[in-house]
Amino acid sequence: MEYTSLVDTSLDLNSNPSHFLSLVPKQEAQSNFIELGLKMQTHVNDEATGSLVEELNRVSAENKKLTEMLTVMCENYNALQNHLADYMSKNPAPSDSTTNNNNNNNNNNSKKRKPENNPTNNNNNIIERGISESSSSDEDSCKKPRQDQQQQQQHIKAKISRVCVRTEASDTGLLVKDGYQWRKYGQKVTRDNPSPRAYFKCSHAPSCPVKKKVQRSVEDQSILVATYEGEHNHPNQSKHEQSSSGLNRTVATTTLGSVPCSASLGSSGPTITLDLTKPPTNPSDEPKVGGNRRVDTPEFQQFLVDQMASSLTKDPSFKAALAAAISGRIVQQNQSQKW
DNA sequence: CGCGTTTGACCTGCGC
DNA sequence: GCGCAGGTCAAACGCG
Repeated sequence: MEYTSLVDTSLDLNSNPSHFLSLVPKQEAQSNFIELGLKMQTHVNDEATGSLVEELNRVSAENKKLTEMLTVMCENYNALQNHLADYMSKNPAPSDSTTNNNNNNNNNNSKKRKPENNPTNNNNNIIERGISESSSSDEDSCKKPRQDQQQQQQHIKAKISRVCVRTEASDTGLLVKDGYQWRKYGQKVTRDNPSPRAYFKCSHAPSCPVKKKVQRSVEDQSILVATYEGEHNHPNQSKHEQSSSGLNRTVATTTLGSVPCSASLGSSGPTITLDLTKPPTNPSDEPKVGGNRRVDTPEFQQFLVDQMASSLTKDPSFKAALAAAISGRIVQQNQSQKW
């Protein structure tokens, strides 16, 4: 199956405001256009037009690069899938103990730990390579060679995401506020990291299967790495506390321009890092809010749009993470078509 | 008294 | 089979 034909790979990540303005209420958009029109009348000259065209060309080139990246990725995926199909046809599924163990997971396996009585997990047969991963932690990936084999068979696995949060160095707690209510049920010192790892369960809903592991980064003790397993089966109850999680779309989309933020693609999937210790970058660029700032003005919204677009398009790691996420969607789409 | 955290013990999977 | 390491349990404890 040719995925490039299925997905419009044109990401259209340019900062053309009209795209974003179409998302805001019509009245605001209209007022923006009026203001833009006034600005155009008063400020338009050849120089400005030239710079705009230049910017447009730059963004278009960037867009083209991303499209090519995605196309190459799709081709590689198709090639890999063909290889896998060939391999599977030549080597039928072996009936060794490993396979049997995995196949018996849903039956009465005497050795395996009984799975958490969790019907929702069975519904989470989502394969989002690059976004989801096995339940093993990242440090496990390098010392468990069988993981690749297992990964292919772990269709019934909780969705996993990782969030890195930079905290004050003096902050010794393992608390990552994400708007949900967590109950700590364990703490363990792991071999690869002198910092203890804390285990949390979502305590908002008794049936919520989500777990969270929080541990300080080995490289940078000021970075908390939170690993989320599973998906909440209830709405986020406390919007006000959403201050640090990358899972929080509201925060992520409204503060990208001011909170230092990056996305990276590690061995265990995309990771979002938020730096909560630093003040907004380039604060002089920010329109004033509160006493001096007006958040509801079209200028501010325009600023936000531009800032978000530039933040996203400038960050190569974000592109990589985005490409991984899209490829994950493609895989997921393929799986759903096959089943 | 109820709820959340702490922490040592226990369970389980995996490599040797 | 044994030992190690990660994950979980549950009693003890603290706090409001």
